[in-house]
Amino acid sequence: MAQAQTLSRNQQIVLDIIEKAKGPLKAYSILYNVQKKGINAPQQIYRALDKLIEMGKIHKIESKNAFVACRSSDCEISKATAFSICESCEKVDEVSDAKLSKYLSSFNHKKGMKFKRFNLEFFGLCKKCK
Amino acid sequence: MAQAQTLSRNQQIVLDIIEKAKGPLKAYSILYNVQKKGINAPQQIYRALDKLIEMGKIHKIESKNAFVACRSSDCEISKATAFSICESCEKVDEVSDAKLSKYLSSFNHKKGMKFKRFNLEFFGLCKKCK
DNA sequence: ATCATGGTGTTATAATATAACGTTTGTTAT
DNA sequence: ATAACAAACGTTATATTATAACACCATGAT
Ligand SMILES: [Zn+2]
Ligand SMILES: [Zn+2]
Ligand SMILES: [Zn+2]
Ligand SMILES: [Zn+2]
Repeated sequence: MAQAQTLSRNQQIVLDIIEKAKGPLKAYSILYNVQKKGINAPQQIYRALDKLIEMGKIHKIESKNAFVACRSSDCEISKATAFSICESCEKVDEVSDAKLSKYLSSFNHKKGMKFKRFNLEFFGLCKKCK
Repeated sequence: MAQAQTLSRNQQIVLDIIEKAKGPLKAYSILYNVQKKGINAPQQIYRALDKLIEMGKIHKIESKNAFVACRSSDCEISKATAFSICESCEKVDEVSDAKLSKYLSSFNHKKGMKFKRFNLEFFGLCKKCK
């Protein structure tokens, strides 16, 4: 629930370019790519990115400071995300595995912490590169 | 195999301060804390951090751009790391759970990717904060 | 109409990280 | 011991990533 579903102009522009991309995009690379559309400042990009993440439309790949479109449906509003990252060609795929997601969602720390969210990044070589 | 086990002066200084810290430290905060010891430039910190990570003495918390000392033995040379992160007080704990580690280490992507390494970050409220 | 909310545009600046260069130190091989 | 090599060092400069702050505008609710 809760997401307005209707994107603002800037949000739509940023989402479009991330969705069209073959791999993760960095904030400033997005910026350079949308300057023709009248977006001139980092703030405009970061604001759109923040909202898109909130909505679950995109995810941040933390180890790369880069952003990908969500291709899954299991990661409800970015509460449970997993990615595979090729260390050679930089390819990133969203790992969508119900068992894994369930396993991690129900994992609880011995120390008594109850988790709301997790992010998992796998590193290795993709099919092509190995 | 392979790690020299013997730390250089700068590496030792940086490791000491990270080990003494109660929580994750940022690179520049480390820098400010060691200027009295004659370390003046970010490069010196980042070089030490890189080596310490390679050796498995510390880990980077990617979502916070901060560094913690390794408190575990299961994460052999940082190939398999997991952390719990409190979103309120910023407390970070290394999650050391043999089952979890085994499960993830043997996880393979359907797409044919074989993983070498993973990093997992859980978010929630710690015992104190919940 | 006034208020609150959320989005926009802009300027400036903070925070994080790396490049490049030459020097020094420690280890290994002859 | 000394030459050769690798690793660590110190330094200056710069690149990259991200946020602060402020004024403006549109929408919808009271
Ligand atoms: Zn997703
Ligand atoms: Zn690849
Ligand atoms: Zn560890
Ligand atoms: Zn807490």
